[in-house]
Amino acid sequence: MSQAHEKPKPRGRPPSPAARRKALAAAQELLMAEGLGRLSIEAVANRSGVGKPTIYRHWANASELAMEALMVGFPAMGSTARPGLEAALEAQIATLTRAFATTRGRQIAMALATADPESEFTRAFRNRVILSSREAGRVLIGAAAEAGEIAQPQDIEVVLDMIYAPLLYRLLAGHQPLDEALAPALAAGALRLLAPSR
Amino acid sequence: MSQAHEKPKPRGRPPSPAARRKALAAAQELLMAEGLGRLSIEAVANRSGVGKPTIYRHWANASELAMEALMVGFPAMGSTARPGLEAALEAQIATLTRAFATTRGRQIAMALATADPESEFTRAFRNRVILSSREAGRVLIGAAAEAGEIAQPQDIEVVLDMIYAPLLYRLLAGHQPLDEALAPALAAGALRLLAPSR
Amino acid sequence: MSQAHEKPKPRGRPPSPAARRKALAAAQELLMAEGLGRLSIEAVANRSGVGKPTIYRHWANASELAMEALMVGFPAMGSTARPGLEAALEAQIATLTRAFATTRGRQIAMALATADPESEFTRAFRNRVILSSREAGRVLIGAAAEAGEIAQPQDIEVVLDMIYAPLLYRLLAGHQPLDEALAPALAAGALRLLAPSR
Amino acid sequence: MSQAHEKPKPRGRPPSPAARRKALAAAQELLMAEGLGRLSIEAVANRSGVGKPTIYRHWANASELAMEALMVGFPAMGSTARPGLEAALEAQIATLTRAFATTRGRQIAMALATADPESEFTRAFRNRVILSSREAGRVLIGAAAEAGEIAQPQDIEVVLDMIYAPLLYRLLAGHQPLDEALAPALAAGALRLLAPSR
DNA sequence: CATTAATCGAGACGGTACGTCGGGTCTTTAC
DNA sequence: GTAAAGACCCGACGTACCGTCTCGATTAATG
Repeated sequence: MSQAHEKPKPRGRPPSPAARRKALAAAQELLMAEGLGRLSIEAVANRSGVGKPTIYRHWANASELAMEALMVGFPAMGSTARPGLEAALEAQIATLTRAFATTRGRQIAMALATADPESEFTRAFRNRVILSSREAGRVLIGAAAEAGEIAQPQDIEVVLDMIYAPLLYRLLAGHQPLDEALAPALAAGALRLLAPSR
Repeated sequence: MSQAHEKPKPRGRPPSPAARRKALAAAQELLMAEGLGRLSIEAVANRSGVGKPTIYRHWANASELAMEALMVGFPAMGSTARPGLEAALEAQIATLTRAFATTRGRQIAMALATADPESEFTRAFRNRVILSSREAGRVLIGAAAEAGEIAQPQDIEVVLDMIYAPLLYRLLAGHQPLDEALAPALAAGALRLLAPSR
Repeated sequence: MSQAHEKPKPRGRPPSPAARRKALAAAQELLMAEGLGRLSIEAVANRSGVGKPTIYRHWANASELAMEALMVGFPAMGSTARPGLEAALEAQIATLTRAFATTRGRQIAMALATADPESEFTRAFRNRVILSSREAGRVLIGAAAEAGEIAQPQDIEVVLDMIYAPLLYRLLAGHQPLDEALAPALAAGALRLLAPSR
Repeated sequence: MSQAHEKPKPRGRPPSPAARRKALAAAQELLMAEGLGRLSIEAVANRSGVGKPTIYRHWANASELAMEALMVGFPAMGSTARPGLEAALEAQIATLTRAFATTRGRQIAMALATADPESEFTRAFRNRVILSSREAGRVLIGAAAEAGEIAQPQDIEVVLDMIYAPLLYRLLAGHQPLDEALAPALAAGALRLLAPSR
């Protein structure tokens, strides 16, 4: 019968989802306990009981494994349905600030900076942890413009950068805290940027 | 009175400036040729002819050495005396953009993210390559407010972050280029932020 | 019952005999060319192409590696079947003298003195290169006593020491040569020691 | 003739005997506390407060310093005036045995084996700690022969070796203890070696 | 008594080697 | 035929000492 054999008939032992899961769990524990710098494939293999070659079958290097571990549990940027652009932005940025103002926040920044910028995996990571908030912001602003709350901005990309960049900036430069005062200030700034010109 | 015997009179052979210089030069060459990830103390020692222990006498680890090498030749943020706040900001940001839109730019971001955030050395590095531009901006804005060109802003810290953060953000997230269009757009955005409220 | 499942069936890749062999060969070459003092693990790794960690998996330190290299090719003290105790002893001591009167002889003495005296490896080395001749002598003397050629000596341990110790002594003290005249003189001395009391 | 101005009139500050003394004392303490393997010039300099270059002015390397430290306090082989050759030999060997049956004994053997055999310093060390006993034995035997107690032996060098070598041999091979039973047994053996032939 | 010269301590220098960690690959046995 | 276990080669780590070399500070004999 020829309707089948499209699938090349996987022979032998199938890849174990358990191994992947255990390695990932061990990676997360190590991130908590030791930090990103100590997250070696070796250490994950030892802690998880998963063999090193198996880990390499799932991730190309320690950086990818770290990125995947860091993504797990990171807040997805769903639209925080709040009335009014400023309030909506503020709520979203506040969530983001809380997520970044942790050890994990620094680790995300470090992973981002360290990772091969060309890799597909890195691209996915950036989209997930950095750019998704920016896209959510774009939706909010689009809706507000649609509703006539604000004018359609010309330089939307730069506006989005100005709103969302300060988080990463403060995280890396450390000159100012990532605290609760930041979200309302950024939301207010956003409104000024988007205000109709006089 | 404190005019005397503050220095404890250094005994023994003084550290050789030549060794420091040679190691630093080799580090810079390696950064160019191989990238930050390949900058090992071992490689610097081999290339420079300086002994490994000597290198460790000057820098605590490869990260510090890399930061010092990356700082050399980085543009100092002197006041770009241009008439008008917007033009001055634009000129400064353009300089900064050119400095970051290179391999060295990524390396700086990577070094910043990787370095021990508590270290004194890291603090100096952050001040030099990230925050000095921010401080220059603060001066420009202060002068413009003094001159009555703009109102004295309330949230100056957040304003500064919104102006200078996008550079690092684009560098790390890679969603938009670090090109010549960025500086005028950011300068224009800054002006909107600083415009007197209606 | 001890007939079965004593071996726990080793899993994983077995140690490569080739690596062990190559390291040992390089060690021997270095002993010849440079001397015991220059036999570093580093040098063996470089010359043999075997990784340092692999060498450490096989030998605890440079001293053990040196001892094993020195043992290879050292003459085993088989019974030199010659008629007459004196002739047999003389033949055996002559062989031994030739073996020690070389660069390797000094290296053996040095290794012996330097090695951790408690280590199991050291014990094996001592048995192989120093004490095996002594035991061969014990057999010769026992046979001669059996045959009535000599009386059964009381202080056999001290007698054996007096016969075999001078080799090492001359090697280390260097006051007299390790030459062909030594073997007959020691054999004659042994006979006097073993002669029936008057 | 030139009986004067042989000394080139040492100008400047003369070498300080105190520095030499302090370094030697520190070396001995380190030998006791840490062992010969840990006796580094560095450690001696730190412990004694004497500068490294000063130490190198007095000894060519760590080995020489160790040898000098090991010589201090080692029993000089004066003639142990006891009536009868056997008793005299036994007394002398017993003293020697006690001196070698210590940690210092092993260290002496190790230093002897490790040291450059050609160096003048090594020669002096060997004479002092190894060969002086042998020479004392030669004197005792000569006197006994003179007194008619024994015959003048032909192979006096080999006889001396057979008497004194077992100490070093047991020390290095470790197959038999260096205990009080050894001295009388060796003295008795010596007598058999020296007995007039039948 | 000032000069002068060698030694002193301290400590940095270029090196070699240490013993360990981790990387990524490869080879075995077990499931 | 994949999984685990684990050895392989390799590169780098950070440290200990090596023996040499400046340094500023002492210390005697010389002038």
